[in-house]
Amino acid sequence: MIFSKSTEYAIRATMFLCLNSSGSECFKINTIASAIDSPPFFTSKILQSLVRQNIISSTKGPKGGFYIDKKSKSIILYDLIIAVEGPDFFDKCLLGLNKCSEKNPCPLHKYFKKHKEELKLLFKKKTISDIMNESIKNEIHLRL
Amino acid sequence: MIFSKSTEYAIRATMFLCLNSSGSECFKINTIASAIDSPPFFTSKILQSLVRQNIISSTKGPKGGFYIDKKSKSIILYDLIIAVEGPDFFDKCLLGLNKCSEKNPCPLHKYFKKHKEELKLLFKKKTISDIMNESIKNEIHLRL
DNA sequence: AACATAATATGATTTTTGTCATGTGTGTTG
DNA sequence: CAACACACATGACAAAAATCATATTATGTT
Repeated sequence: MIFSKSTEYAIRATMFLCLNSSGSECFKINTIASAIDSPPFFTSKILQSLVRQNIISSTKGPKGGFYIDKKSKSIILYDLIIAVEGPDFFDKCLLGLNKCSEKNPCPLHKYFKKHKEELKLLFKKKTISDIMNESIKNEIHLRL
Repeated sequence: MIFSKSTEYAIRATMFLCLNSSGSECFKINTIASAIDSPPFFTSKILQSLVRQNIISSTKGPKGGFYIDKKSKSIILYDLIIAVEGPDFFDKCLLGLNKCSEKNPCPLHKYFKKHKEELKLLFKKKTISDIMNESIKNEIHLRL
């Protein structure tokens, strides 16, 4: 529910990088993909998009791969999600109505409004590294 | 976000029936589809599945169509959603991990847990007719 | 019997997900 | 420096799933 496969892989891969890349070591796509149990070529395409959007980084050649620098570790989940799903992801109507709004609400609008705001807040409050730090280090599951 | 097109159409169509079918009058699929602005053939396929699951009813022949009887108007949103999306819809992991659980949590598990329960509660609390009754009658939007 | 409409099956289209081949830059090695 | 290997970058392609459309069948009404 909620997220597409693309977003799931994007978050899990970014978390993996945040956990493991201390300094500027690189991780090649096969390492990442097997660590998070995702299809490698598809995952690499998603990560390349994140690189273009300056969320993670990459270098070519031997010893190359993907990495995340210290600054980007403090990216909030919200921005990562938006980077994959598009800017209006969190503003869509539950029932798929284009013009659903306060003035023109769908029947579920008033019930869902609060929850939507809280969800937005949840994803805006936490950075990737927050989540990694608050998790129990040797028990972080990114696969299975 | 959250729901598939199928579920969006299912909810909107059921709401339409709940609003308009007083007694046992039928509405043919074209009437319903244009009332909620959905592709008629696709919508009919979804409604047929709801009929098989005893959520709405239908009759064939002239003067036939889909309708909802008084009893089914009090179906809760949760059951309607489950009928389309499948029984484990509300229990899926945010990051797509199959074995994500209290004992084996993904990094987002503890943060999302509360919100997921609240969402479940929201959809379990309200029946379709509740929502229709609590809405402002002449301002219920099921299209656009 | 004729007709209208849901039910069903099937097919087309679009989106999402996943794979492959080739190009391009980078570092290593002789 | 040149050749090579390595790994990302890119775009074409393929498979699967979701979405949408059509045709045929079955059934109830008149």
